[in-house]
Order: sequence, then structure tokens, then C-alpha cells
Amino acid sequence: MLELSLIRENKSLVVEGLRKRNWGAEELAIIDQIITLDDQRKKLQTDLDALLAERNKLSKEIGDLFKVGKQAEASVAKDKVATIKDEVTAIESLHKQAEEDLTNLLLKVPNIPHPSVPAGEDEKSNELHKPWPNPFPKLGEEAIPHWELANNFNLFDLELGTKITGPGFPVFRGKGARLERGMINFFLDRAIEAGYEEIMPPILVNGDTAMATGQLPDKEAQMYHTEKDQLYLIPTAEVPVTNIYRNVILNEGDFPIKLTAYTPCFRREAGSYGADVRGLNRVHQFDKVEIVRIEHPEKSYDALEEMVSHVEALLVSLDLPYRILKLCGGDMGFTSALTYDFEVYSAAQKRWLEVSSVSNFETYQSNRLKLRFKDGKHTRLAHTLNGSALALARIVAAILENNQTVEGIIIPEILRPYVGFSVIE
RNA sequence: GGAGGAGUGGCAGAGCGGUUGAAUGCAUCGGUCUUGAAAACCGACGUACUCGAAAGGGUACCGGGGGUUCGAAUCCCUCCUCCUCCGCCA
Repeated sequence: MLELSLIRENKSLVVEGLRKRNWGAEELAIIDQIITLDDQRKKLQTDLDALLAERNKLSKEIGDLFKVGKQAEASVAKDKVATIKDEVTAIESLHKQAEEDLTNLLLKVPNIPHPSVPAGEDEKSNELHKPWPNPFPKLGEEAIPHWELANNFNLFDLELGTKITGPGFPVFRGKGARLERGMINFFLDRAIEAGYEEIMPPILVNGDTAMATGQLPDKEAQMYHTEKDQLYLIPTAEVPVTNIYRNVILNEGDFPIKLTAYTPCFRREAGSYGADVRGLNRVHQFDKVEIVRIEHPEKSYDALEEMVSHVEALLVSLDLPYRILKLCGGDMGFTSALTYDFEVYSAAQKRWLEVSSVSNFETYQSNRLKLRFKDGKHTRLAHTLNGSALALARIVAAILENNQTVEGIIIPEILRPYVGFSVIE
């Protein structure tokens, strides 16, 4: 959620930011509604507090009167309190309603993009932050996409997954499974070397948790939900890991907080079908190593750059052709202020595959999380960031395709100690 | 799943209907003393909303929600969590 104080004190900045997300006049009206509603809320708050103060004062007097045996005067005061009580009940319910309405409106407002974020409606306006300077790997005529390679080498089986669960749940097997497991360990080790603490969080979360990082209410339809226990399967480790710090007040010396976690990720991907989703391009369950940071507001953009370098180093070490995009206002996630996407070139499919997304949420998540730190006498909201380092399925797809030779699929050198073999043949 | 017990400030732990945002101890921070430190002594020490230029007020919060009462941390209802015992179980 945006901070109310930002909306009140810096309305033009908020409006300008929302325009970058292609908000028109109709949608922007919500900002004035929020301010009006907040004015009402404040007025109700003041009225209510005054009444309660009066009631508290009278109650004290009644106690004193009883002590000295002045029953008659006490009962006069009692009647007075009874009147106040009615008023309190009325104003209380108005106040509660105003607060609820206000929260509901605030939940509809996405984060304000960083000044450097380009305007634009969709991915076509994303800025090429770092292009791939070299030629793409040259594959022979006989090069085939990863789902065919998987068939030939018995690496993963989507039809089997369909039998067991449903479409989009791959069954990895043999060297495919070992490649998957080895890569998870490789990514975790790199993160640990970079100073991240490893976390193994629950992969089902409750509604409060999903709300705090912004999955609810915005992305409710994207998450699997367990009916009986009202729990959600996580779409990313970001959710449970960031929520470690829900309702926490940090000391300034606690920064930076750097966490990493491997989890499977579950996404319903409702409504996406077609050629783009073949093989591992888009699945309902995939593995991902995530990095999460909690930062001092003045350091968060340095942290973001550091995370970008970390992801970049992973791709370099895997010898994959990649490019970095800076997302435009229209393509950026609801909660993000600035997002870099990493794409890897898949030579057999001749297309870019998104493999990582690194974002700074500034105070948008921490406002919902109530994640603050002590800044001298005051408490301030911290900044939260996260990024994939990396998402497995598509990386596997790219490695399989780009490294295919007549002798088999060559495993990148750095992975060999992790997977235990150097070629799939 | 069944039976019983418990949830109070960073921690420990009093309070069980009125002046208690909450005793006391520990921890933490500031000060006095000291060459320095320790000890001792003095002081400070929750969060949120709200009024105010500020100083400083007001209100709410003793697991969550609801109720009784002029007044609730204290009484009642309900939910949640934790502990102990039994059952089940990777």
C-alpha cells in the first residue's frame, strides 16, 4: 500500500506516477476519494476521542462519588454517560466503516514507479537496459526444442505429470531430475557466498501473509488455494520469506538483511495457452531460488544494483546469452517501483525466455507488512526487494537447447560438480 | 482427534472491577562518579491514531473478536495460539 502521508502531501507526484501506469482521469479520481475519506475519518476520530475522554472523566467521578456515598449525584452522572454511550456507538461504526473503505481504496492503488521507469502500456515499451552484444549460439539444422530433447533423453515428462496431477506439472526424471537438483544447489551456494542466509520456509501461507506481500487481493486468481484450511500455495518464496519480517521493528544496525530460499513455486496461470507455453516455457509448478533483501531506504537502490549483478554473474557462469530489460510502467508488477527482467535466449525456439525478475518495492510492501525500523526517535518503513536467482524451468530449457550437439547435451562446466555428469547422451 | 492448563511491555513476572499503559527484577540507553572500565547512584525506556507551529494534550491497545458494567488487563461468550497427558502418524 502507498503511504497515506505520501498521497496527502505529494499528490502530484502520486498522480504523475500512476499516469506512467496508464491510469486515466477516471481511475485517478480514486486519489481524491481517498483524501476526502481520510478527512472524514480524521474528523470522526477526533469526535470519538473527545466523547471517550468525556466518558472516562465521568466514570472516574462516579467512582469517587460512590466512595463518599453520594449515590444521587452518581446516578445523575450515570445518565449522562448513557447518552454519551449512544453517541459513541454511532460514531464508532461510522469510523470503522470509514477505515475499512479507506483501506479498500488504498489496496486498489499500485506502487508509484521510480522516476527512471519508462512510460508505456506493455512489454513493447520496456527499455533494453543491457543488450546481448555477441552472436547467438549457432545450432545445427537438426537442432530441436527442449521438449523434444526431453523425450529423446528421458529428462522430464509432461504427459506423465498430466496423468498424476494435470497439465503443467512436469515430472523430472533421470539426468533431468539430477540437473534440476544440482542447479538448485548451485544457485543456493552462490547466494550464500554473496552473504545471503538460507531459509527453508513453508510453501503454504495464510491470507495475512499473502496480503502483506501484495498477492492478495490483486493476484488471488493466480494462486492455488486450499479450501478447507484457507491456505495458499506460494507463487514465489518472496511471500513466506518477506513475511518473516511482518510486524517487526528493526534497529538501524540490523540492515542489510539478506535472505535466500529455494522453494517450488505454484502458479495457476489461468487463461494462458498456446505455442508460448509448450514444454517448460510456462508450467504450474517450477523450482526457484529467490533472494530477498530488507534495506534502509537510502541504500535500497544500491542493493538493487547488487542483486542485478548477482543474477548477471549466474548467467555469465552458465554461459547463456542474456539481456536485461527495465520494465515500463505498464508492464511492471502492481507492487514494484522498479523492476529489471532478465531474459535468456533459447536458440532452438529462437526466442527470449524470462528467467529472473529483480525488483525494489520501496515501502509498498513494508507498509502492508508493518515492517519498520528505528530511525532515532521515529519509526520508519523499511524497503523490501527481491529477485529470482534463478527460476529453474526456463533456464533448464535454455541450457538443453543451446548446448545440444551431435554428441549430446553438454553440461556447463560450473554445474558439473553439482550434477555429477558432463554430458547427456 | 480427546482431556486439562496457560496466553500481560525486549525478557522474566505481579496485578484479577475504579486514580494501572500497567508493580518489581533483568536487559538497553543517557548522566554522576572514575585515568578508563566495573560497581553504586540518578534518569530515560512500547505501538498506533488524532489535535497542536511547538511545548504538550486526547484516544486505543494486557493473544484476536464480541458482551456485561457508569467504569474491564481484571467478569462472561467465542475464536486462535502455546504447553502437558492420551490417541493417531512421516
